Amino acid sequence: MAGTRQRIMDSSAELFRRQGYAGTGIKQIAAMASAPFGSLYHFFPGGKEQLGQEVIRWSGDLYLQLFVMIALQAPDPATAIGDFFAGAAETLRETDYADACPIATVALEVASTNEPMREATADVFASWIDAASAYFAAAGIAEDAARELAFSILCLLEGAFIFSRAMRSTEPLELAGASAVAAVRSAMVSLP
Amino acid sequence: MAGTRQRIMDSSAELFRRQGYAGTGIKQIAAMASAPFGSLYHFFPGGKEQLGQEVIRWSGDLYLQLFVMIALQAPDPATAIGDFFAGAAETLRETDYADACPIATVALEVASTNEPMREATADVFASWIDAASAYFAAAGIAEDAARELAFSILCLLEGAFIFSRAMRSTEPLELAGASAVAAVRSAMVSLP
DNA sequence: GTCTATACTTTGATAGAC
DNA sequence: GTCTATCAAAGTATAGAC
Repeated sequence: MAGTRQRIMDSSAELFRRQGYAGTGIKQIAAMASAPFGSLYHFFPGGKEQLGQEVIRWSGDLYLQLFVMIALQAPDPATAIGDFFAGAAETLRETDYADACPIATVALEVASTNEPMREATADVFASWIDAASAYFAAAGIAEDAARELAFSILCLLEGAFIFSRAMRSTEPLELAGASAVAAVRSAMVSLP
Repeated sequence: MAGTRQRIMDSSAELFRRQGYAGTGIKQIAAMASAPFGSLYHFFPGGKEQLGQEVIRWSGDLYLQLFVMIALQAPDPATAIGDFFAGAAETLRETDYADACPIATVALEVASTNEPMREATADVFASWIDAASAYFAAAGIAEDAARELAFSILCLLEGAFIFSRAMRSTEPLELAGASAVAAVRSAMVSLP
């Protein structure tokens, strides 16, 4: 059995990613989690804001682990990035263009309206950038170039998510993915 | 004098871009526009949804015009893209990281929850892609390559907006901008 | 066209019985 | 820990006087 607290986290993560923070009610979360309404405040005394922060940080870690798993299975960074974009496109298609980045929707909403939530999204993003930078650096790319490459690829991914979800097409994700792979290759060729 | 209807549009555009669609109340809009609450339903009988659609389409057109103006003043596409990213970074800093893309926040929120609104955001994005593709094609880039370049650059921009707003730093926008300029240059060198 | 008052619903949150 | 009842506030929307 899953545990009420974890079911609340799961449902919150799914709803926040699809509808955003303001667009998701805690009653809707409790209903989807098949949790009594009171349990939500039992496990998250800080209410919606505490729940939101925990969900963002937890979803962010999970998404990072997904990248790590794909990276471990790929023979080289360019392949890893290509696989990640391809997997993201497949997920998007399978979920009727609902499940893209678990953080982005909330991040844009709260950036100017809710400082604790904004910090949670910023911490997650920083962890992604650091992990990707370290990954590219481990492949032999100089630190500065690795960080710029990490930002570029994550920007391509996040931007493509916006266009693909809005236009209900995987074309943006595919073109941005091709561009990301090219960027990795270009950064790799100039190695000793 | 500005006209009540236009003041409502202006305020809506600003609030939607900063707080999103679900996070913005029509009472808040009326208050910021110094418009009586009833006037909102006088000018927009379809309520929040009609207002939202009109604002998205209008803001999208305005943002496209901003790009056109910068492109007309630049000597070449690479410079135009560099100037656009630099201007976006400046605006972001000046507005305390509030004003980035006028569409993206709403686009992610409504993509899976509100079909008429989703279509409005998709139409705007399609118009941007078409305009940017035509711009690069006019510079001599082949049609397919021009479209891929347009998507890549707009993805870099939108993704950088997310990171810059969340992290309260212009670094993402600057690094993504450098990457965008490099992509344009790379597409231009292989011309006859 | 402007503005106020109000109806109705949903929201986040709390209290308390079990 | 579970679950229900309830609150005060905020949400969208409507009616109608002026």
